[in-house]
Amino acid sequence: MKGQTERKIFADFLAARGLRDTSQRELILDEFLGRESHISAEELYYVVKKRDRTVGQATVYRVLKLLCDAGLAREVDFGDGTRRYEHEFGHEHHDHFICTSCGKTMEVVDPAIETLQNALAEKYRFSLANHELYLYGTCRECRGE
Amino acid sequence: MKGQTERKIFADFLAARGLRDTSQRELILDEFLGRESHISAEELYYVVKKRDRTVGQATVYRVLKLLCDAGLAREVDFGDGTRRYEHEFGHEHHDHFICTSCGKTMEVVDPAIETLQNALAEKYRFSLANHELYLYGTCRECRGE
DNA sequence: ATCAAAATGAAAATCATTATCAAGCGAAAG
DNA sequence: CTTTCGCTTGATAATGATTTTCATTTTGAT
Repeated sequence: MKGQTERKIFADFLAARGLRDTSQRELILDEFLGRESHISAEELYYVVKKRDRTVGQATVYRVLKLLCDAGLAREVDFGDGTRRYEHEFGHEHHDHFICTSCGKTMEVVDPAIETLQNALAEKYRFSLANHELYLYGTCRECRGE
Repeated sequence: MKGQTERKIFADFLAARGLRDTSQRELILDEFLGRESHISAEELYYVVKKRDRTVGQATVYRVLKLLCDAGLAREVDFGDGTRRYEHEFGHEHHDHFICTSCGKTMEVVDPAIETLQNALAEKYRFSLANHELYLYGTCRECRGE
């Protein structure tokens, strides 16, 4: 079954912290895993509510925070005022292209850039934990190529 | 006098759009130019109010938007829920280190990274307008080195 | 001077997110 | 069993930054 490893990780994470593995938490994790790309708390709230309309949105926010702590989700911010979440486990680190014309995002990665970032951090005696690179512009389709 | 070029740019920008060059707009621009580093709308509002306590904060928000459109200011977002603004005109593009321990930020730039970003964009047929790179970690001081 | 358009300040509204709180529930202890 | 205690929850209020509204003022061109 899909997402089995992630479910195990989450269960272990909860157990290690003395937290409970509730139906709401499993449902929210399940819906989060069930969709690719980036989802906002509100969007996730709506799809979760389709399966259980009693779930409150505060719980969705709370669980998203837990998923981030558990290393299963990662926060991204495309500057539109809403935080989005993407899968973290089993996904290589990547950066984002954001098309300012159609809003589409594309995941990209360049190992050489990553290497240079580490070198840059070292030069400034800065201990690098993580980074965010957002590349804004227009995609090929929007330019009509 | 300092900031003369910027004032001219702003005046021209306003004229080109048929907007008026008001005392509030000049005052806010002046205070914005008068401080280095990153300032939030609220911080700017307070220093502006010291010189003219009748200015409202809505006006500060409005003028900051104009300054961005005029190419004099640039929005930065360190992920703490507050947008900040930095000087754009006459300042090289740069990226940011953000110390997650003390909150300090450091401006850095690496031409090699910029070059690679452009190559990456080209590879994906993406027309790059601008980018934001945030490097999170801990600074030397916070690590007690 | 006149008049329409633009600008302003105060206050209300919005939007995403967080905090509060009373009620629910589950596991372990008695 | 059943009591207890703490973790969870949903509803709701609160928050904080930003935006909008709106009545009023200012401006610049006629």
